[in-house]
Amino acid sequence: MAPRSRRVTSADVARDAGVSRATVSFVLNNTAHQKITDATRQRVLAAAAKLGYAPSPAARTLRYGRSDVVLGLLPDWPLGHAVGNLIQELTLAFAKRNLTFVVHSSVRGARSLSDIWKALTPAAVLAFEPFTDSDAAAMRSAGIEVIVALYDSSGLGAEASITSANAIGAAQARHLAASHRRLGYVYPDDERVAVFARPRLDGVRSVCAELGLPEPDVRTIPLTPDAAASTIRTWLAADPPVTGICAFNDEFAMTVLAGLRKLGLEAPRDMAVIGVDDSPAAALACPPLTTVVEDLPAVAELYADTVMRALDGPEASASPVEPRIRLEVRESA
Amino acid sequence: MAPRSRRVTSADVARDAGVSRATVSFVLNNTAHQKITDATRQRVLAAAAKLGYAPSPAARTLRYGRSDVVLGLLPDWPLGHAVGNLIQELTLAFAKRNLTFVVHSSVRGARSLSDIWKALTPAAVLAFEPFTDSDAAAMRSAGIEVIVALYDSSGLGAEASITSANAIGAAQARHLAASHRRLGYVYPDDERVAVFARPRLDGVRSVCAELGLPEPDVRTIPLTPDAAASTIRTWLAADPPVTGICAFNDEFAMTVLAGLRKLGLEAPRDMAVIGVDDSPAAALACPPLTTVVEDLPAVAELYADTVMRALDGPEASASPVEPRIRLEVRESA
DNA sequence: CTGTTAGCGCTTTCAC
DNA sequence: GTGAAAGCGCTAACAG
Repeated sequence: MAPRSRRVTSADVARDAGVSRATVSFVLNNTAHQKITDATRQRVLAAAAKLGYAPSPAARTLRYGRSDVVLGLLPDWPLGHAVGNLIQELTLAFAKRNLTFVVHSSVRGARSLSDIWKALTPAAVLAFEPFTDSDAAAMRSAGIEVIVALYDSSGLGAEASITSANAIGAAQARHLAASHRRLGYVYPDDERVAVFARPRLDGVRSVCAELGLPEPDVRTIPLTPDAAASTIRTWLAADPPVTGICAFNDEFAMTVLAGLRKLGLEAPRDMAVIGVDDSPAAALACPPLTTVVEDLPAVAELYADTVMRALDGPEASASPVEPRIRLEVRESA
Repeated sequence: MAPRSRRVTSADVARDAGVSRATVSFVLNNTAHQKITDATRQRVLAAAAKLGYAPSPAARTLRYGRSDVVLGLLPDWPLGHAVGNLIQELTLAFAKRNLTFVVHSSVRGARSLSDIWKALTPAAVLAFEPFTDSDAAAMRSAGIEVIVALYDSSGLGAEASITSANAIGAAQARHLAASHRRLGYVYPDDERVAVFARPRLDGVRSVCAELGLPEPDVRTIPLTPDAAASTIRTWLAADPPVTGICAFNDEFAMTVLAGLRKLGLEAPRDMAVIGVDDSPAAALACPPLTTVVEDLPAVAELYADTVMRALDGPEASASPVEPRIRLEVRESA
């Protein structure tokens, strides 16, 4: 048996099943025009299976002018559990809507955005960072219908800001404000996550203002216990002392915890700490970390709906639900 | 300005620049046939920019019969830092080879494999789990040239097993064997990660055999301190006691650490623990966790090379380097 | 260098 | 239900 190099096409199936190519197309796409006998349908399916027929996405896309791929563009920052879970939820949410969600990580040094158009024809692009104007324009003319920037930081090139990331910071602050007069904020030392960090900090700020508390004392630290320890000393030496700490995420919160241990201090007795994400490590920290957790499935549904609305027009489901935020209260705060 | 709905095609560019379509194609693809004046080249590029031309990947793929997309198929298990980093390294490694790496998470309930062919025409698929025979056959006939199963667990449908995952377990065991006579293994309670867990455990087993130590005492536990505590009690009550623990990854190692704290015990005094992955939390654990770290960039290079070899034939670079494994020794072991 | 032409595989008319 | 034919946008091959 010499290997057959040619692709199995829908015409082959039609020939084998003894039907027209149109019929094959109808069967394979479950066209509403249900004028097809069950017998022919079976014949077509059998032929397709026998020949090992697989449709050509490229041809399909070329014909339709649009694929059913949604491209998620991941920024350059480290991918932890939070993004991982979000990706899975987005995959699920888009699958429900008959869209295939794939992710590309825009690592520095990797292909530029424009190179990606050469490879993929997504129906929509879902990005975690705003695009530059020229990128956005390029996508538009590439026939990509929607561009959704999840976390609008500056309005720059962003189509829609559909997350209230500052609700996270607000939840942290509100919880701490019950027993602490002066709050501190651990800001990440990685500028790449500023799209997340800034709104979270803003949330803390506005709650402080609302409750008549002084401005939060913001410190940028790396993920090292030593750096945390020296910041903790500064905080506790202030007057009044800073004793309620909101961290950008669980990792930075755990850094503070490690800093406290280093100084022989203890949470929440000497200082209360609260993280974000409820990563697996949070429950195992010492002491177990109180943390803010987003309703990722709901967030994913919201994003998917936004994309659908952009693709199909406003007739898509309204789903105006604001994803809820929950506090997982453990021992650290 | 009425919005122009039609796509800008290469023919438009040719018309605007006053050149033939072939010339446009040559310019845009930097064809080796360098018979093109710099003047015409500039004219073409200017026209393309002016019109906002973007090539159609679908048409390109249809023409060539193959795209330059490599699809990474992520299994269903939780995505942590380890996978996240690997994805980024793979993106980089494939980009260097002019391939676009995208990832699809095969969440349960999401689209089936066969649905993905409807959306994407990858040149290659890189999976973390073996395919079923029928899936593999389907991919072949869909024109996808390579199917690489990273972690071959059963030989089922796997083309190549290019990782020595058991080297990880071996490194753990060797380190502990220096000061512990009896080793234990924390096996994950999630069967989905068995592709990783089994070879790691095998590595521990073979080192024990090699050094004349008794078989490791394997326990499957969930990620809760209580479960860890009761297992720890059993281990310490054994005769001889089990005092050197290899964990499947950092999270399970941290669970053991939490269990020890719960019992008022301490690592490494009462029991030594060693993890895998060097996740950010490992350095912040209490005590800081000793862990095994893989050389992810090298692993990614290896995978990318494997794919290239499958795509281009054996003329691709040999790169027989086995990625090195390193021990990050902290305090827990 | 230019112009033309064919064809990748699919869907969708438009007759029959 | 069938068959033929057009066209999505791109590339490559061929005569000029």
